[in-house]
Amino acid sequence: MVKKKPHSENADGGTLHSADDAGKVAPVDFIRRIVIEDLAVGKNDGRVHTRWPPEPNGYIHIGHAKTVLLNCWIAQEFGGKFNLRFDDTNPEKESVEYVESIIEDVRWLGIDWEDRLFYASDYFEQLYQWAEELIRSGDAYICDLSPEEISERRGKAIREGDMVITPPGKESPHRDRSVEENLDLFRRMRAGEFPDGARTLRAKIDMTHPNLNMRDPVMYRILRTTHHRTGGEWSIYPTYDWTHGQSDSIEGITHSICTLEFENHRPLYDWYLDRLGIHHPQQIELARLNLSYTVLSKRKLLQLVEKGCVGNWNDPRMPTIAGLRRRGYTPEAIRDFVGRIGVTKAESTVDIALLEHCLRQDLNRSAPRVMGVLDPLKVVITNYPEGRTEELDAINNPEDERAGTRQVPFSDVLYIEREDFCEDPPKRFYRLSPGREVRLRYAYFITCTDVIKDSTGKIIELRCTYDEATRGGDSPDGRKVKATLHWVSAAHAIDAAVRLYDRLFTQENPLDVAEGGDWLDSLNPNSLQTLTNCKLEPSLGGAKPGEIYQFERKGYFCVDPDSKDGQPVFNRTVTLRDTWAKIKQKHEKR
RNA sequence: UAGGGCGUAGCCAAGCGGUAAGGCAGCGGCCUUUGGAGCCGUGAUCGGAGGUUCGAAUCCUCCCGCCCUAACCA
Repeated sequence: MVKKKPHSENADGGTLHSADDAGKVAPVDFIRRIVIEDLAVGKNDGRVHTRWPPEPNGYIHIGHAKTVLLNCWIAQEFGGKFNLRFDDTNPEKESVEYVESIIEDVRWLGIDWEDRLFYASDYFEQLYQWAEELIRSGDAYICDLSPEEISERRGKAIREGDMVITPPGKESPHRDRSVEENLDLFRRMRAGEFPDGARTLRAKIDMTHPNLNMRDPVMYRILRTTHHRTGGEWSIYPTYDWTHGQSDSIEGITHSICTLEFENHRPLYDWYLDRLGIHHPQQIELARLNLSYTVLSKRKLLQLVEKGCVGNWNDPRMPTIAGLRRRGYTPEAIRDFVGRIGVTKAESTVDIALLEHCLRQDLNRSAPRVMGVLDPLKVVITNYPEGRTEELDAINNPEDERAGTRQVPFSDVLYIEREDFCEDPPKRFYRLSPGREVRLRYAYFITCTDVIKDSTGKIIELRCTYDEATRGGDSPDGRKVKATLHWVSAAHAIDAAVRLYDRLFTQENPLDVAEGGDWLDSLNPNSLQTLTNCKLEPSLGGAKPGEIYQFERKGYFCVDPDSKDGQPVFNRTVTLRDTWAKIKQKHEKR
């Protein structure tokens, strides 16, 4: 029996529901439904034990976040356990760098595996013993065929005109070796007597099976490579199929959740466990996450890194957890996102706008507000006493009273955003323009009196007057202004570099390429724009890497680790919703 | 082609025979010392065709489309 009863039958319809953090009632997905039903019939003695099995062959991305979190949450919700296990059976592609990054990223997502961090390589000896067992029972044999020959005989697809034919498989000529010979050869494979690829251990199943995975799959290959954990101990390595189910079994996993592409492997997963007669977890497959305007495949992400399209795995444009973190994404936002996208078997591509929505929602309530001018335009307040400075009160976070207030210095020379001024304003532009009055946030109403240009006609300075009576930003006479601008006092400003990031691809589905094209063709050439002359309010002087601020009216910005003392570098995490940009865009299209 | 899956609004996704939840995006409006946030309003007959039924997105049949596998990768 389960102590807690987080899921219950709905009184009116029999629909299963679960309560989330906010106490709202959320429908239960098909996986949780299976778990609930298993619990109801007393399967696994009422235990729920999940695991997440990454291969350490790259950095994990937001798609992985979906499956780790799902596994972790299911364990939590049903009072079960969750393991983190590295599926490290291919030493050629794996490394400790990847192991370490994955551990860091999974932990950052807020996942706790307690003391259950495992490696498939922990089970190599047991796996080997089980392999000998299958040899003895006549269920496995040593095959001397080359990869090409094996593929050929397994029933490689053949093209006949427009038709693709999958012929039945042909048995290996080595299929009927004696147990003794098989055992001898297998031991010599282990001892390193044969060159890489010379032989394999294969399961003896059925070469005519309609599921190609059941046509005598390879269990072991000779690979005399150093493994990041077992070093030179092994000359043979088990394949994924031979490793995965048994690793689950050893750990007492009850529900082995994986992505759809492994659905075809399930019969084999079951076959091995049944032959061995050991604890048999249930494999359940769900659709992997796809996100618009990006790619979620370690292989593709590796290419972006290797070809120099991005700085590294943790480039803020990457959908990797490390990249998102550096960009300024929070674990909360990612968890919220994962909780919203659902769990199904339907192939889907989630709009990246939903991820950004989750981010904004989290940052809106947590990020302190500051003022920063990205593209400064000098403003001189002609009627403000030269050399005078006053401190004005500013609210740190209107969404959170506890965040308090701070003081911002004001003086006669300021910077405002260049795009907040327009000499000849179009219809719905209601920021500053000649003769017009606007509010400087938390400061005064100002009116533009003069526009000063250089010899090329470029505006280099504005002259304005201020209304002393509007200190703090309200006019005693009740007159209104249509716009409020952010600003920074020139004498007090600190200089900063700001990196403006945009989506990495211009195409909604980068993998949808035209004939003769390449998926890299839709890389966004403007995915990174660096500004070096930004002016920030002085309170940002001590900002530390990783901190996230809202630059009022501009967006959220995260301090990059590249920052040096007195030379902060900010990454734009995401812009604020910008209705003016939409209006402008519509006008320009006309 | 074989085998395995999937198909509910632009994008996710509830629904499990009783007459289409919710979120994101979009659009319109209210409010506003961030054109931010917030608030209100706004869209579908369920891939198609038949059938069963008083009644079907939900059951049956056929058809169509998309995805996966055809690695000594995972």
